[in-house]
Amino acid sequence: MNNSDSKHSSLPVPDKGQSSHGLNDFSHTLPIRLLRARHAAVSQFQPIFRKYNVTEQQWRVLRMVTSANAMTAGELSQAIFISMPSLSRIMQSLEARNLILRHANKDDLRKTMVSSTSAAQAMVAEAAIWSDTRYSDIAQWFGKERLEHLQRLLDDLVQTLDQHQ
Amino acid sequence: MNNSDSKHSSLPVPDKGQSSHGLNDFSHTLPIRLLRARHAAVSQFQPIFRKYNVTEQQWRVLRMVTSANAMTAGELSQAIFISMPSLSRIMQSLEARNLILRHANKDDLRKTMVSSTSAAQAMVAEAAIWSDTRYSDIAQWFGKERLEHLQRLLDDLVQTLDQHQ
DNA sequence: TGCTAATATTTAACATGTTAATTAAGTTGG
DNA sequence: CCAACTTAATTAACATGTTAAATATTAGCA
Repeated sequence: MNNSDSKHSSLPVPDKGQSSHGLNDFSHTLPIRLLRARHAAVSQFQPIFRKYNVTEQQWRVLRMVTSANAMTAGELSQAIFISMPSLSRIMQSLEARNLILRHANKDDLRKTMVSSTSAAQAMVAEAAIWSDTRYSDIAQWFGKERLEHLQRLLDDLVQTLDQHQ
Repeated sequence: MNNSDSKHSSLPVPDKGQSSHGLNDFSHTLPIRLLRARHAAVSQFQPIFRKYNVTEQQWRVLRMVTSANAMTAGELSQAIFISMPSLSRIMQSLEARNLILRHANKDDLRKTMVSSTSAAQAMVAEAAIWSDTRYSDIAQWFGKERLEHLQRLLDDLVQTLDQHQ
């Protein structure tokens, strides 16, 4: 293998009996930090989800489909990072509520074109004002440059990890 | 595919270039970026989950419980950011596999003390080597300072958003 | 003491995440 | 032309996320 000095210097040797209730190092791993941050960010928009009785994922679908002309289910899946099986169920729900439409692509019958109804467009147009304001608030609270830096680091991390996958 | 802009005229959008944060490109919002990053990070440890036939969440429970002496279910829930209802189900599963033990706290019968079995301790001890190596790899690939900076920004973001909640 | 509120955990119901299998349609090479 | 492969989407099965309700226990207080 490789060097034996690759341990984290800030990580104390597991010593049972001390951290009876204090948060151990494991509660601050990168995945958990990312999870916490995402939770905090999403919760900022909770009023929208409540007001329109949609889940965060449904809102992602509606906002994306509304902001685009028309896209395939696969494109939508990649854009908003929802797997095809999940998206399939979500689209069923939204179609039943008359918020989206699905129809086959004439050039390739395997593909499903997804579009938003006027009801969804009205909903998103109204909520987007509130949403954009929240984004501006976050940028102001956290600092515009810091937020941009954070987002750049996140994108770079994804790229780095994908390269070594 | 065309790249024509299809924005809503009803949105308060003065003109192009106002989305200096990139926040209005909906497939690159902060929540989606955080989701992507978390997915990429977690997938680095997928071999562990496969090898020991546990989910990521089960692994979080096992690693946390093993690194601590004994903690209540509530403390565990907060430490690894899994809600009590989810944790309750996960603990049932892990208890059935003889990986954790649950018993009532003598001083407060409402509380459940969670501890790891020797089987879980052996499993985690073995896997932790691999896991620590992966963390070191990530730090090396991405840069130790940048990774620390990213984690600091994530924590600060959570603190900022929580303050304005 | 006894009533009420608060706390810790579980359960229920439904939506989503994840992996694998399935279905349908397009593509390729013989 | 067609069998084998590939792609796009759905379905299935099970685990988790989320909210609300239920249970059990403890704490507070008149």
